[in-house]
Amino acid sequence: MASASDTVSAGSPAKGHVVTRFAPSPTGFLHIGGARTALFNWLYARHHGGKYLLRIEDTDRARSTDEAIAAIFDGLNWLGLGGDEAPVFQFARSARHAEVAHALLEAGHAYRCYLTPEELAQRREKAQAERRPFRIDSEWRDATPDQWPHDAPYVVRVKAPRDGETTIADQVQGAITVQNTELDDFVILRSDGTPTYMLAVVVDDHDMGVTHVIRGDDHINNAFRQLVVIRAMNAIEGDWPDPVYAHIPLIHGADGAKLSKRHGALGVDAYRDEMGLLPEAVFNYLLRLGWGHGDEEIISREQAVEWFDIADVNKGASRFDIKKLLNLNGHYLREANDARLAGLVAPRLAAAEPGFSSETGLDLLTRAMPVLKIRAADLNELAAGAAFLFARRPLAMTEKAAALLTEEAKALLAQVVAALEAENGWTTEGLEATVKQMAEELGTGLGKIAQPLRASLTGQTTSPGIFDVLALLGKDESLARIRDQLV
RNA sequence: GGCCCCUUCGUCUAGCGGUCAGGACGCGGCCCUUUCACGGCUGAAACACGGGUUCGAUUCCCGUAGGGGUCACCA
Repeated sequence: MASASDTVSAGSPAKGHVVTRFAPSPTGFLHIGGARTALFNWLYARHHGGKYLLRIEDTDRARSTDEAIAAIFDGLNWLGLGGDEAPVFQFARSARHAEVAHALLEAGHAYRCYLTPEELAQRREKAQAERRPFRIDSEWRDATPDQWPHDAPYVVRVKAPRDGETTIADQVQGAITVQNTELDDFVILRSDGTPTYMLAVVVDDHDMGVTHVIRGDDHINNAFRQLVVIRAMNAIEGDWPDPVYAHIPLIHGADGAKLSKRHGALGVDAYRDEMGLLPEAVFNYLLRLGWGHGDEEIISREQAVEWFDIADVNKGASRFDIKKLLNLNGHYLREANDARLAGLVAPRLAAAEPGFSSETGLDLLTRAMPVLKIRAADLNELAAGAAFLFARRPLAMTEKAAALLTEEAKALLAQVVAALEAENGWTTEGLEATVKQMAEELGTGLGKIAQPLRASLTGQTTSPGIFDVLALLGKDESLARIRDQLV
């Protein structure tokens, strides 16, 4: 809603203002590289007290899907990177894009090109055969209206400069210069009248008041082409300033190859659902990929906003290291609120352990969380580690656990049962005192008792501290589980 | 292939002319310990190569090698 005092138009942001945008095309899930681009845009805007916008580049009608759009928003929201305003859908603005194309046409900065795709393909092949670089050089560039074949379809191409050079002062890469002869007259309006991406981006960025374009460095070459349109429009109506560019390096897979959908790139939903990661861990990991601040490793959102500067982003591509991500996740898991973790683990546990139900098990799960979470790096491990709490008697023993329950061990356990039956408080501390005293009386090491006890109580050889296990399980369940193994 | 870009331990990075080249993940050892973890301490591990500039280069410049990106009526 516009107020009377709102004198600054969308197209002319106040000097010093920062408006960034993340503009994914909804042809698939939000992958890790896109998430990082969104993160850097978000961070830059926050750091400068600016605005961070979202735009869905859905002009490719054949490949854009509603599922992808939903997945992208879902992923962004999970990471806390939703836009500051309602997202812009590019396709809905095609009339405005065409309007700009026509303005360019009228001003002579663009022209109707009647070259057919077949003709273009032929020329391209010929150039390749002669091993010389192919550049579109349309004879229609300077044609006059009387030369136009009236009924033939045409595309609209911008007139790129043919001499000189263009330099962009990239905030990440530094100065990048390209000879204008490298640019060719690219299409801005297809023969069916629809705008191309190259036109749409420029028009939308302008109309949305975007001041800083932060995107993957696979767009570097596009910047020079987009500048052609921007400068032409600026010449026509003014107030079309060059945006500040920052092209951030791509993320590669562990093997150094480009991360693509068919090569290791997963949707952020996979990091959440399949790998069981926490958003704050992914946020922190992505932040440290290509950017650093001294020796800092664990960085909160607030701290990141304060420290982040796009100029500090590295130029080279970095490899995705799942081990480090997992380590970070373990850290955040240990810091996370127990009830929250219980809620996240519950669905996984329900799927794997029939004895668990969210209605009755959440309380126990939450109480167990402090001793559970220091032993897990992700939610899957957390669920696996919690399973014994809800396992139904008689417990299934793993091979190693069964091996611990020798006749000798069972004899010891029988005495333990007797001592535990007399236990009143049933607290971790009380149980520890009781069992340790017993070990001393029996003249045996605590390990001799603890391991068989662990096996009988959990069915496994590893678990949280045995006194915690006893306390968590409660007296009746604990004694029942031990007795199960004594028959 | 043309054009553009990149290059510090295995990986992520700090460094911004003079440092024992620092931290983190991973790996090894030790400590803690009832298991597994967590935690603490500790060890091995890098300036791609070759020329310059400079009293002095990881740092600045130029090559070489290697890597990446991009060359659509896709975005």
